[in-house]
Amino acid sequence: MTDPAAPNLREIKKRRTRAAIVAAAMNLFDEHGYDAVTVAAVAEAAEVGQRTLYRHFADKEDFLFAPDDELHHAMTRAAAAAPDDGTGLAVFVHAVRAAAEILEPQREMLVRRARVIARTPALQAREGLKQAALQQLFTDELVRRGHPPERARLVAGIGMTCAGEALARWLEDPDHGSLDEIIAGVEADAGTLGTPIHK
Amino acid sequence: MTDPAAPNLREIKKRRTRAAIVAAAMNLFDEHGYDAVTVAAVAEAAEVGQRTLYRHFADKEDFLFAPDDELHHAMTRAAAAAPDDGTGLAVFVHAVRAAAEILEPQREMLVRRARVIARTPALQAREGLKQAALQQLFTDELVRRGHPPERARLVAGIGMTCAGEALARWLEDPDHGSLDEIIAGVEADAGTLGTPIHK
DNA sequence: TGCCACATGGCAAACCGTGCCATTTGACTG
DNA sequence: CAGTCAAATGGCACGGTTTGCCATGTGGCA
Repeated sequence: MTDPAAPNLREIKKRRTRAAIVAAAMNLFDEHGYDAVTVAAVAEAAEVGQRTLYRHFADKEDFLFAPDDELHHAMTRAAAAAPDDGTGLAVFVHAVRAAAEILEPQREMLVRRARVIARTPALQAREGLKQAALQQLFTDELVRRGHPPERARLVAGIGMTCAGEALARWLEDPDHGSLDEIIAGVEADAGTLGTPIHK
Repeated sequence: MTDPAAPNLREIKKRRTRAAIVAAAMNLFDEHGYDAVTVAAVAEAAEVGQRTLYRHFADKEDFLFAPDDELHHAMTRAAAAAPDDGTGLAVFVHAVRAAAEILEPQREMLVRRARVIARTPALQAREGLKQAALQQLFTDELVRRGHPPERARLVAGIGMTCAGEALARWLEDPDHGSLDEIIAGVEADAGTLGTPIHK
């Protein structure tokens, strides 16, 4: 295993290559659209061989999605570390906080990324897959805390929806309120689900 | 436009070809796994030219997913026709009923299909895309009924989760109860979200 | 310095999907 | 019934992604 805590010259170069690929892909995708950019173009822009792309990333889509692994792990840890409030809701709130902490300093990049994804069905599909994995993770965490599996699945699904909605509202609003306010808003909306709307 | 209500000899042959492709793909995918089956193999098994596959379906994945279009339209109609109960919940119940009505007589095929999808990440991604489209549809329907857009998005997400859970429970249980019982069960579980679990 | 492991790059091949063109076959008219 | 037209099909070649294999170079370490 390559130890990430041992910044060899080798490791440094490796990361530089990775970063170059991600940056090149990001720029090209944003400018010309995902489908219009060939992997050959990415390779040239990143100044690496075409074959090297596939040594760092599983496929073309991964140029955009691989960086999310860190996020996934952070949310996993946060979910596992959340206090046991009996309802399981704390799991989601903690995960959202952890996610926001990582996403906050990258808002600008995330907006570009979201733009690319929004214009490309194949990428939306991949995004959904990522969310499904996350939801499975929450389901397992809830089961581990004693929820019956079927209920865990349902709670995880609804929790994911609320968490996603919270992050969406937080990211899309230019001058957003604090994350806590947004979470409270989502909770409030979710609490009124069965009641008639009074616009 | 080809009128589906005019079963020409041409139209009949066309449908026969379509069905042959779907059946051939289904069998091959189920036996060897999606990735291990080439489109050439499907073409040979269906006794059509490889080029013809792409005149009936957008891509390899569509051999499995195109049949869902009917389901999508039925759910759309049912959602639009649902009575306005003020909360929007009727929209989901009606859509689930319509879906169940179509899926019921195909349970056996659906199980095989689910097996194939479960073993293939690419197909899971596509499945997610389909659900996202459905969710967007619910969101629009709720907005049309006067819900504020943000709340509509959240309600649609949660409703989709519950509807999906209901259909999942209904399909996976060999000797399932009535659909109404299952829907009631999901509603009950959803209603206890904020309360601690008492296993 | 010299050896070894690892990262890279090039090449060829398999597979998916599409544009183009020729051929077949059903539909419709007089 | 024959002739014409449109639709469906099939073959071919090409561009694009992804993988296996092998050769080359570069850093790590004794």
